[in-house]
Amino acid sequence: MSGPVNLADVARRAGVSQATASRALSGHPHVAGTTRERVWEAARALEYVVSPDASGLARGTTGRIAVVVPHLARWWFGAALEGLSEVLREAGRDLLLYRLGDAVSRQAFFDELPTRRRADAVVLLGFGVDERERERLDRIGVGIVAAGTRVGSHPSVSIDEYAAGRQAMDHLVHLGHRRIGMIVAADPEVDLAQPAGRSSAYRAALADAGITPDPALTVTVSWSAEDGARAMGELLGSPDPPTAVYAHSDEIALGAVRTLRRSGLRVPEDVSVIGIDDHPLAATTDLSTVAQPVGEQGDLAGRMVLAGLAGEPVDPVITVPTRLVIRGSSGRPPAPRPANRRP
Amino acid sequence: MSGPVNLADVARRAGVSQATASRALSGHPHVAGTTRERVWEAARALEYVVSPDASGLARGTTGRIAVVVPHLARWWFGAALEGLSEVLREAGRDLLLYRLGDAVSRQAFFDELPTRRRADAVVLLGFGVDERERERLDRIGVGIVAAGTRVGSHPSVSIDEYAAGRQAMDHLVHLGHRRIGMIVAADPEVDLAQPAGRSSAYRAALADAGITPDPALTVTVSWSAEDGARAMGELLGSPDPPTAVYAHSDEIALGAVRTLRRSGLRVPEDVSVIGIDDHPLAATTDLSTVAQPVGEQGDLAGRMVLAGLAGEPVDPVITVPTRLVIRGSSGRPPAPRPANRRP
DNA sequence: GTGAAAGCGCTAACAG
DNA sequence: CTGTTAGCGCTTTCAC
Repeated sequence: MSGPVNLADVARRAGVSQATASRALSGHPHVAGTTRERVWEAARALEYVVSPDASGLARGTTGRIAVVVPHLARWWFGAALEGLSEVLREAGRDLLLYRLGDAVSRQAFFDELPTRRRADAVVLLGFGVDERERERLDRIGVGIVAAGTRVGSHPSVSIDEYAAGRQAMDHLVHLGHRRIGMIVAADPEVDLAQPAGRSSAYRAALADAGITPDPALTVTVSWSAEDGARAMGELLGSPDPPTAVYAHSDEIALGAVRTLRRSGLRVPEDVSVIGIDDHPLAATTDLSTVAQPVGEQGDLAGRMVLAGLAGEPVDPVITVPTRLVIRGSSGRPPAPRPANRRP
Repeated sequence: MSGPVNLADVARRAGVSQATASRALSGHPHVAGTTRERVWEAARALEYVVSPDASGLARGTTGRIAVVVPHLARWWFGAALEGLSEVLREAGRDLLLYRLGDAVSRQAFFDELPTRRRADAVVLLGFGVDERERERLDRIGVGIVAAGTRVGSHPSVSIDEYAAGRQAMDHLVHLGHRRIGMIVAADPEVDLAQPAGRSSAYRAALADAGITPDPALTVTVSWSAEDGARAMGELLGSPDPPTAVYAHSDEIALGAVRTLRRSGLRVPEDVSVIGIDDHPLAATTDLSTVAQPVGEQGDLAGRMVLAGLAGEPVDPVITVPTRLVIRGSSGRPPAPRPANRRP
């Protein structure tokens, strides 16, 4: 019975004051070894567990980290969250998850900020913010770390989007492709400027290869495989379809592959496809891609907040490496078609 | 200056006592309309935000719901979490995420329970627990709801695993398959008894069709696509390989498809494959499957905790429907091979 | 309707 | 080293 047992109960049982009990349990320096022992024993016997709220109230911290994500069902987010949650758990911090899917919930969240009262710091996971939101973030008084995106001048971990894009594009170019399509992924109200690097890599790679970009070969859709399929349809419908396609994500690339197959085209014999991410199913479906360490980004973001909270210096910008993974979806372009004249 | 603004500040500015300010803001009945107005105005002007911790401490609740998951990177969990987080957000509850990946973290979590002090209720998402853990859960004093699994006699939402399995198996049987393999998914330290229904559906379907099960056609692996590929390899290595394979998940099914293709076998002409889930990439890869409403399970679980917290009656067991989705990976079995004798 | 006062459970000076 | 005394910021009887 009795309900939750409090510090007072422990103190009483150990025959010390509540203050001493508190000190003993939170491992303070100036406590006699034997006292400490007695207190711990009482706590154990009573199955005592501190109230983080009360403790936090008194101490002025919450012990919680807020994590903001725009999605949860997409692989990248789950994987990043997995890395992040692991370090936070080990550090004994609780993770408060905020999934802000639409403009309304974002508004509400950023307006109600002074998150101060809910968490000691916030991690933005693949969450691009606009001017207004950034300004709001800047003055909430708690540490901010971004992973997968840059957010103002706050510390962040991410890949080099441009470099990743170049790895993919250069691969296609080196294989000999000259007509290369790009499927841009963009989430209307979530990715503010996110894939800029991936897109500029496309243009730069083309320029470096002396290829004139054909606007008809770039199509922008949202991040789903379905949209990737649709985009490929458009590309195929253009007057002079590409022999290779560079997609901003593996999911999109897989959608593209499906459309190609349905259209009776072979991958990579007729059309090459490459994505970005190294989604687990990319290996399964033999998709060439540019791998990025996702869980590690979450992990690093976690370490950064912790460091910040501990008053340690924090690297302002960490860039994790990406790596070209050549699988079966990319190959040389088909022999040039016999052109439109009869022999 | 100033730092966080408190209720006291609001009260002062509105010219009322803190008690009245509190009542006005939390929408209590006995407050004069004009007073209420004045308080709200002050609060707005000061951008006041309550401290959930202080408020909770005083009121005896936390305003938080703990959500426990064994994984985050696998689609099912992200999707379920998405549904759950949405209702909780709308209800103004914070979501505390606990990702318990291994035995150690589980131990720690369940031992430290009296979650009482961290959350008002806990939702187990696809998280099977063992005896010891269940016993622990039963006496922590907060509401418990399970989604995707049953946990003791706590309220739960899930599909009918057996029925789902039968939909998949019956489909294969009806197509004429007699040698059907099964790839069982099991997570050593996470799925305690979870896929029992999916496995028994296999045996029952076979029995109903008068087919003698061949132990060589059942192989158990973990939930990854890679393992599905490996499992399919084993199946192919058996003396008399199956003409159809029933996998416990789409990810596993996709792994199996890959092995088949690499072995030069066509799907579904040579071997049919069916999974469970209706993973977004199942549609993309034209995989037949049994669809389950995942986000909805999270959503319902959320509503159940909220109802419980509100003291409303809660359905003890909700079963959401599954649906056979026939795509291109399943078809009739190949014509019987010419048998091992020469004409 | 509103204010005063007593905590919620814990921590942090400040004295001993 | 340990106990006493104040709160942390808010809610809630209990009177007026």
